[in-house]
Amino acid sequence: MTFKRSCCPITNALDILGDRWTLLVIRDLVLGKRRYQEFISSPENIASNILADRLKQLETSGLVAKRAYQQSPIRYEYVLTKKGKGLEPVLETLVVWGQKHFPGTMVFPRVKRR
Amino acid sequence: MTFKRSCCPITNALDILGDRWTLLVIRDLVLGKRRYQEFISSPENIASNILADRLKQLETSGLVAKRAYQQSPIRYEYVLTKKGKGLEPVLETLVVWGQKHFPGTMVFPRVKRR
DNA sequence: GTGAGTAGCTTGCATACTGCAAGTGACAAT
DNA sequence: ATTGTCACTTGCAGTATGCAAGCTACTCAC
Repeated sequence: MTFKRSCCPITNALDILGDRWTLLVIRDLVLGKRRYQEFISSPENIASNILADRLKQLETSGLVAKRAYQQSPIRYEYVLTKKGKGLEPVLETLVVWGQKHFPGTMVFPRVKRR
Repeated sequence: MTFKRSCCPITNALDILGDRWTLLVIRDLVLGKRRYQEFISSPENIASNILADRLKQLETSGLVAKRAYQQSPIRYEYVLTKKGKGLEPVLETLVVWGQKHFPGTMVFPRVKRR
């Protein structure tokens, strides 16, 4: 196997996750969000072109799967794959660190479905 | 407290760590590296201006402390603060995820000192 | 059937960030 | 006097970000 920057697992993870938005989209997915408008309405106010770009990248890296939830007009939703769900422990340790060092931060409640 | 993007701990963490290089510098620090040339010689080939910028940012966010290790000519080295060391579990979970999903990746050995 | 609304994007464009290459200043060693 | 080392700094072209607006394909109310 040949790697883009190095054979370090952290480096390869950062080539997918290393920006200010990708992990927030994954956070939303972990919280139960699935649709474009749900991501858009998160408090960080992601721009729609950036969201579209990140969803596309997450799909091609196999962290997220896109599927139609209705036909006519066709509408899509996004869900985490196993690989994507595997990032939950990373988010959890990040939350622990963040809550310790940024007083006043809090976690969002999970979105309820069905 | 008022936050830049939101009161989410992940968001606030990403405002410091959310790019392709910062966590690699922290990885190097965790591995025991301290000097400019040591960071420069990591296999990812960080550009020197980016390294200088990231070290400055890490210092102002209180993750890294800069100190002179000699006078005449004055030379500096960098070490993790407690806040910076607190990121070790995050790196560890990232390594676990990375090794699982990028076959062939490996962790670097710690630098020996003294 | 016209108008308004909704969902999931796409496009244009100015500004900000990234990264390569080269240069700088203060020394130490030969 | 020359070469080398270390810790940066600078110039500049290319890439990414983010705001605003637009687009497509519907549904629903009137």
